[in-house]
Parts: sequence; structure tokens; C-alpha cells
Amino acid sequence: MKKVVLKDIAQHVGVSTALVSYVLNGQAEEKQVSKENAEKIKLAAIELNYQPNQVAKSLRIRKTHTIGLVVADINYRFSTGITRAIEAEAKRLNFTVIFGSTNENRDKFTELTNVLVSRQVDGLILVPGEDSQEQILHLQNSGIPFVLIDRYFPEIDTNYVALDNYKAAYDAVSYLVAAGHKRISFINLKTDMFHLQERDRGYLDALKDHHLESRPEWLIHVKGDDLSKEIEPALKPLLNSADKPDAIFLATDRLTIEALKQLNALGVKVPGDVSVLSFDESDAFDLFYCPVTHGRQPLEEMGEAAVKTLVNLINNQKIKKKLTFQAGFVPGKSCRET
Amino acid sequence: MKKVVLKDIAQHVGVSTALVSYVLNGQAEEKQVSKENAEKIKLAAIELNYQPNQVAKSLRIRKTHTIGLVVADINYRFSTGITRAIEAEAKRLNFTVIFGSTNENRDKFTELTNVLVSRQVDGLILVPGEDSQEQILHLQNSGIPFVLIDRYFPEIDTNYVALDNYKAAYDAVSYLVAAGHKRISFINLKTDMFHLQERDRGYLDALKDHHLESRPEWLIHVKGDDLSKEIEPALKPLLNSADKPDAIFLATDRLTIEALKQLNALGVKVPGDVSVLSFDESDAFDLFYCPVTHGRQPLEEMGEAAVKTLVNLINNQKIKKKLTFQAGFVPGKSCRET
DNA sequence: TTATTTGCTTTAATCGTTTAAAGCGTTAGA
DNA sequence: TCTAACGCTTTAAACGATTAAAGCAAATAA
Repeated sequence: MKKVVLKDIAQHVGVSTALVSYVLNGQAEEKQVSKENAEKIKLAAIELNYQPNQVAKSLRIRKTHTIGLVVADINYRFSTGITRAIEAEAKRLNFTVIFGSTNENRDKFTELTNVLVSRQVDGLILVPGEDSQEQILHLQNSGIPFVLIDRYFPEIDTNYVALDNYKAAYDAVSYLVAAGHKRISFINLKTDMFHLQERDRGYLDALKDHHLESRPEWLIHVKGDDLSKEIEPALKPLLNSADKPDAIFLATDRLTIEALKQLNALGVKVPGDVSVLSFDESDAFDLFYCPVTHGRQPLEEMGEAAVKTLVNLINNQKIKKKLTFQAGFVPGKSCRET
Repeated sequence: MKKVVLKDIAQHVGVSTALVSYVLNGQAEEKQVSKENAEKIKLAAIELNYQPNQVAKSLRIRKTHTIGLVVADINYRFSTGITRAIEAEAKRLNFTVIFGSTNENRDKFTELTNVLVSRQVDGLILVPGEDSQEQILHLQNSGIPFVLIDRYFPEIDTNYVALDNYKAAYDAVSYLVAAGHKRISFINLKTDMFHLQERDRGYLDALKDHHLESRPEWLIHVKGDDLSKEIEPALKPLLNSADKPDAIFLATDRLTIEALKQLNALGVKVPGDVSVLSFDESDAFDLFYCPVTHGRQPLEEMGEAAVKTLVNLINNQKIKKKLTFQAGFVPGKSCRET
């Protein structure tokens, strides 16, 4: 009933705790423990079902073998995907993950990172939200290893793993252009965050390079606090105008889902009346009457890279890595074909 | 750069660590610390940005304020939903959650629970898989508080939080009957797990009570290892038979999604050719050409109840709770109306 | 014989907290 | 004057592991 500790094994066998520790940590050879004792100790550990107290161990060796993960919102597909990938890679490297979600709230971000630090995580993987630069600088100052993922601040010199958002948006628009579209709208979130601004930039540059008209009313920004309410007022005027766009490009999976619902409600046919292209993917796209063409972030690779980078940092302190990944492309049937 | 510890504050102020500990733990009054010192200590803690080492604290007080959560598969909608709910309630009660996914694998279940125990979690919330009775008994024996969620073993006397699966299935079938359906098929997973067998039982009892025909070939069990491959051979013969069912009831959200894809591929119209009713919900249902009628598990309430029960157990040791929740019902358009 | 090495084991400090128990100067009561 | 109480503070032993360093026989070398 009571927990078995090192001392119990030592007493059971009749040796000191040091010997037990050596044997159970695989240092039997190195520390020249007699075969006889080593054997007895191993047997006793099994017999008593000894589970080492990691808390005590962590305190002593000053390593918890734990990674703190802070995501922006566990509801995002990105978050679950990246969490899975990070968990998997962490397990491979023998790390445990503690995670939390900030719901895009700056104070929660600060609080969560502080909690994780006080729990002595060996390092952090962070999806920082708007206005979290200060806390990032503070972490940097404190010397704890961390890597940003998905989002970063170009003005702060940190390790990060991110997508080439500019190119992904640029390529997506180019795809629509190649399919013959001339009036392309882009719906994005209204935000200061660099990674989403890069999508704007990619969209605009692609239009320019292809010598297409770029109208301010075609580049739409919604706040995103309550998408299901915000998408209608954004979409309706767009579709009611005389020369309405012939393609809509959406910056996130959630934007796309809400837009599709709205298009359904308005009786607009995809891709007959308008082509739809999504930046991110969603499980729901498959059940839409025409599978939605979309970009895909290499979540597995990004998660793996983040963990590997972090573990290197933890062991090393030295390296500096800024990794950029390219988005994939999943053709569906939601875009008019040439 | 180096971490600030209690001793640093003590030295900075010129008192012993005991005083610092008392003050920072809000025992200043109780331990009659002079106001002057209390003030100085608080200030120093802020000035030096002291973050207590939870690992050391945990070791000393023998409490980590951490809950271990083991889910069956983080890909399930149930898992993400319940994880969110548990996280939220845990945070409210000042607990941290460490979680892991077993991918329905018994050995991983054993390993994960052992890892969590050795990390000294104060208690466990578990979604046990098939054949995990032995480990459950073992945990029970070891005295660590735990509560099962979603699934449980009627033959083992444990705390649990679960859905009334029998009634939910019974009611769903009754709904179809009320809509005039006479040939109702049920597709479930092939499993020994009690909660899914209860759904079978609910289906069969409802048919009997409504004096409807119950054919063995209408109660289908698929293994579920690779649904996208298994659903076609299950569905095709069903739909090709002369007197095919007029309604299909599916036991999980993933079964429903695969079935819908398959129905699309076969050109079967919902609800024109066949009604579709899902036990669980999915975000994807909204994008299907007709929103899918489905049951809904009260994940928030269940998660909250699980955490509350567990925390009571942790503080108390005594209570025994078997909580059963009723499923909700979300009408869509995928069932023929009367 | 004495010194050194070998082979194995124990001792005890340490990680950063918490917390009984003891310490100690001052004041109050007998 | 002596004792007791009060108000405040420090001491030091835990929690359960790790790990230098020291200890100690027996074997070997000088």
C-alpha cells in the first residue's frame, strides 16, 4: 500500500541505497557492483514493484525531462495536430509534455509560461499570441531554452519553427490565377501577428506579379472573436456587388468552414458560382459536397523539428535555429478548373 | 540568470529561509512574523522575480497538484472534448494536467499509468481500453486515487463517470421508429468493451419493445482498425439487398463520417434513400449537404464531474461515486421526417 | 614486513522546499 | 527576584533520489 522507495529495496537486500541506485541506473558495471548484489537488487525491485520517485530524482539531478507546450487555442486543428506530433517526438526522446492553452490571451500566456517554469520544465515550445513580445524577451533573459512554433517575431532573435506563409499564400493565389481567375478575394484575420500579415503580403504580391486588379474591398479582415457572427457581414456585400470576385481564398480552416456554411445558406454554388481555396485543412472538408482544395502545413515535420531543436538546446545551449517549412497543397474540387 | 531560490531571498533580506517560506505561503499572521520583515520579504520576492521550485515543494509536501489523464486516442473527438473540459476544471481547482494517449493499446496503457504514478500525480483520470482490467485492479491495490471516464468495467467496483449508453441507443432507435422507420440497421464497433455493448443492447431492446423485426445482418460490427477500408464491405451488401434497411444508426462519429463518404461514393441520397443517425457528433456534420442528426455527450459536465470526484478522492479517500449522464440529441436533416 | 592496489561498499552531502521544535530577548506576573 | 509568557526568529530534520568521497578487507607488490 505505501509506496516503495529506494531505501526499502536497500533494507530488503541488506545493502546501502547507493548500491541500489547504481544498479537500477545501469551503472552496475561502472561502479563495480558485485554480480551477486546486482542480481538481488534487480530482483527485489521487481518483487516490490518499485517505481522511482521522479520528483525526487528531478530535484537532485536538476532535470525533469519535461517539455512545456503552450498553444494558442486547443480548439484549432493546428493545435491538436502539432500537439500530437510534439507528443510523439517527445516520447521518442524520452520526454514528457505538459501543455496548456492560452486562448489567445496575453496574460494567460505569461501565467502559463511562469507555471511551467516553476514546474521546472527543461524547455518550452510556444505558440505566442499577439503582444507577447515582452514575455518572450523575459524568458530569453532568464535563460530557459525555448523554441517558438507557427508564429514568431521577426524583430526578436529567437529559435523558431514556422511555415513560409508568404510563399504559401503567393502560390495559392498563383494557382487560382492559373485556373483563369481574375477577381480574387482574400479573407484573413485582423491581427498584428506577423505570420498572418505575411499571408496578406503573399496575396498582394501574387496579384501584382500576375498583373491582376487588387481592390481594397477584396482584401477582407475579420476580427475572429466570434467567426460565425462575423463572416456573414463580411461575405454578403462581397457577393452582392455587381462585379463580385470569382474566387475566394481564406486564410484559415475555421474561416473556410464558416464561409462554406454561409455560402450554403446563401445558395451560392461552389465552384460553379465561386471558387473556394483554403489555406489550412480540416476534416470537415471531405464531407462538403465538393472536397475543398487547400494548403497543408507539415505538422508532423514541424513538431518533430521543434522538439529536436529544443532538446538540442537543452543539452547544448549553443545552437540557434530558424526553420522555415513549405506548405503542401491538396487539390480538391472546390476550384474551377481551366 | 541563475534561478532565484528561497535562500537568495533570505540572504537578501537578512533572515532565515523559514521566515521567507512562512511569508510567501501566507502564514505570516499565523506564524507571527513581524510586519516589517513580512513586507521586506514580499518586496524582495518581487524584486528578484522569485518563482518557487515546485519540484522541491512537491517532494517535501508529497503533493504535486497534478492530475494524470490517459485517453484512448487523442484523435477522437471525445478525447479532445473531454481533455478540454478536464483541463478547464482542473485549472479552476488549481491542478495541472499531464496527459497521454494509449492508442487503444493495453501495454501503452500500463506503461503510461506507471509513468504518471512515478511522476507522483495526485490522481488519475482514465479512459481504459480493452483488457486493461488487470492494470485497473493493480492501481486500485496501490491506493492511488483514480476515476474512470467514458468506459468502465461493471465487474470492478471503481469510481466512474460515464454515459447511459443503453438509454442513449434505445432513445435514438425510438426516434427512428417514431419517424416511421421499420428496417433499422445499427453499425457498431466489434469490441468487448461494456459501453459499446450497451449500445447494442439498447438497439436490440428498442426494436423488441417496438415489435420491429431484428435481423442479424442489420446489426453490423466492424473492427475499427482501419475504418476507411472496413466500412465499404460492411455497407455494400447491406444496401444491395432486396429489402434493405431504411435507416442506419451508427455507434460513433468516425463510423458515421466514413459511412457518409461511402454513401456519397455509392450515390445513395440521405435522407431520401436512407436515413442516417449518429450516436456522437462531429464538426464535419455541419458541412454535409444535410446536417446529420446525432446524439451528444455532455463532455463539459462529464469532465467537470470527473475532476471534482477525483479531487474529492484526493482530499478525502472515502467517497465512492458512479455517475451516469444522459446523452443530448441534436436534430439535423439526415432522418426522414414523419 | 610494509605499502599499494584491487574490488566492493558505505557515508554523507546535496537538490529547494516545509515545518516541528528550540532559542532568545523582553515584558508581565507572582 | 524568579518564573512564565510573549513575540519573534532560527535551527535542523525531513521529502527520495544521486554521487563524490571515504572506508575497508583481501590480494598483490616492493
